[in-house]
Amino acid sequence: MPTTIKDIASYAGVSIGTASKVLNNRGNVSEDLRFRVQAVIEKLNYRPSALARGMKIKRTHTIGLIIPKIINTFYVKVIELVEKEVHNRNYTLILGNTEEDLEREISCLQTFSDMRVDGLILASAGRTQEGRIQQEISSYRELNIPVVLIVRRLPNTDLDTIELENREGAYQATRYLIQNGHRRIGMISSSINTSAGPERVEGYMKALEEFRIPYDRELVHMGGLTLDSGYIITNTLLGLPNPPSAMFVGTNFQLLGTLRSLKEKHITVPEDISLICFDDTEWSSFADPPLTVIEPYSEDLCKIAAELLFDRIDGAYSGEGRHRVIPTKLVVRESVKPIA
Amino acid sequence: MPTTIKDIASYAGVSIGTASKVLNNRGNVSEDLRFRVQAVIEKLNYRPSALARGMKIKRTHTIGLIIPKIINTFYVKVIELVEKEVHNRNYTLILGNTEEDLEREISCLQTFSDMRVDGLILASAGRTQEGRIQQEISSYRELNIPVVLIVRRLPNTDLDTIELENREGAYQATRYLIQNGHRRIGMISSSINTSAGPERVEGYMKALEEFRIPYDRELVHMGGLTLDSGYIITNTLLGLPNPPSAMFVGTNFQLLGTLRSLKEKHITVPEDISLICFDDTEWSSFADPPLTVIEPYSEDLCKIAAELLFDRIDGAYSGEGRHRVIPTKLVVRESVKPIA
DNA sequence: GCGGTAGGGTGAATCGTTTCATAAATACAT
DNA sequence: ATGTATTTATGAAACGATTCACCCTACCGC
Repeated sequence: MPTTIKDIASYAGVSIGTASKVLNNRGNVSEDLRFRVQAVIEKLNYRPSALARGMKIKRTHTIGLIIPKIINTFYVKVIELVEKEVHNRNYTLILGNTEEDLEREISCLQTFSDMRVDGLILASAGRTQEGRIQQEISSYRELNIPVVLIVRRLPNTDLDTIELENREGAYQATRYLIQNGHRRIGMISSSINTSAGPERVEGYMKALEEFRIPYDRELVHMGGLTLDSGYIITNTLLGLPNPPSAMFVGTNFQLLGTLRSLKEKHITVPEDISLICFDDTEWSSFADPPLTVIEPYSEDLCKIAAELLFDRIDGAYSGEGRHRVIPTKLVVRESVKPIA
Repeated sequence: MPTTIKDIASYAGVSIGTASKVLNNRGNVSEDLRFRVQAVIEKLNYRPSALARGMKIKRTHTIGLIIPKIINTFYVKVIELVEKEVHNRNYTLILGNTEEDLEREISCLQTFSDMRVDGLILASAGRTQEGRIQQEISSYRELNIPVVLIVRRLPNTDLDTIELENREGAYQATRYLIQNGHRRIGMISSSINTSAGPERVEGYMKALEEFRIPYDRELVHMGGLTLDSGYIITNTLLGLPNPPSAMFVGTNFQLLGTLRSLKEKHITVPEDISLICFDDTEWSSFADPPLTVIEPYSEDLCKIAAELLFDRIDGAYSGEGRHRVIPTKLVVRESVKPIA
């Protein structure tokens, strides 16, 4: 049986209340006793139960983080950075990976609120129309647990939200391709169920319009954040009677699918087709060829997410939902080639 | 205030005990009451507090996972796979990333036991000589929380342990390089503080001996699991008066450092130097050139880890520490070139 | 009609903390 | 000495669940 505070108390010959006081360094307790109790605590290697404490003080010092797809390097970075922020503040991270599955997302949401996390950072996988996510989120409001949304918006809520500059990023990418002479530009975006997907398409279209290039809907596809998804969409794009000369791919795992498809068909980048990807990863520079990308400032994203969240946890802010947008930047490497 | 079982009871006009019975589908409750209480539960959108329940039944349905460096794709896979196993069994994963920092590892260990996780999967970052990890682990024994070690051993413990076939893998890699004519083979291994580092060096040396190639200690280095570490070590290897014609790199993030170093010096793979890496990742195939690697069977690793752990949690096994070894396989791609 | 049994329900104890009202002891001023 | 603060320590209540001993009511067979 684990050592409890009762053991400490009886072993040190004091009341439970006193033991608790020295544990938490609070209240008036004589040097003498404090010392004695402290000694017993160390001797018995006692550590208070987080469950019992959490139940009583209604704080668990835990933060939930839910992401849609861990294999995506973007989210790995998010995990790393968020964990760092959380850890720095002496909280513990609880991770949920939903594999873009709505049921899993809901189950995570429930479990985390059952566990009484002190805050939640949510990168929802989408399918937000159905309102089931919103419904779960409402328990968080009831429980007074702050929620910060990252990367994805959630309609019909008033939550703190941090998004990437999707429209602008896609615009930059597309414009860069156009300026390099490309007219038929394939696009693989993330699922229509999320806010990011349509926004990026908007940026894409804005660039087209600016250069008076007609929009061909056959060139634009949305898919899951998977290698397979990228692979399949690339195949169909290449199968078009008039295939694109350049592609803008939404996430790096879709990009791997694209690369696989190209490789199979012995289509080389950038000679035969130009490529640009949203998302950066350490591997991009060492790919063949080094990839030109739109890089989001993930550190800022996570740092701000943590700030907004802990502001609310600490009671420093309690107003309506705040909204931040994280810029992106074009990193030119070698996967785009000018054409006539 | 959150809804409690007391609310349910009073609202449904039954005792708390009865409410609890229908919550847990246990005991004798008339259809009538069960229905009534169920209705109230749904109406009030009630969910029992995991804290209170955990405290009482001494089960939290949580599993802790501690890894040394999340940015390493190998561990990303581990997280993904372990989370899957854990989720399938209706448990929740609690993640700790230690960035190879002993203090952080200890702090995770403590927090997780404070939280009364039902089990722990630990990929320790090493520095195990000091015995501080072992000391923390001993609280787990006292609390009766099973622990499974993965990838790293922990001396002076009797824990279930799952390791990679480090020696054999390194041997395969080295032999392959030798068979391709290489005689001076640089090696970047993981830290000496872990079991994996020395084992891989052993495999390396075994191959050398077999082919009667003298061992040059200048060629063998151990470092952290970081890009920088790989970069620095590669620089010194290349600075040798008689630099290696091939390199065997321990992890894929170190490999990125190696690639950066080579790129800076305009040394091309495999023409100028051959490369082989322990660890596989989806990116390896699309690197320039596609990388020949030693691939560990990560899925098996995680599945077995979960099995061993849950065996103990479910009480199906309670004997002494079991020991499993996960095989590796050589995947030949294009980063190794035969030389005269 | 009586004892036994089974089903259905209750209330209190308990898990391991924190907190708060209160009591005891000490200090200080008058 | 007396009375008033102040410090120090205690005990019990509370957090939100589960569990268990027990009670009540039918029902059954004899």
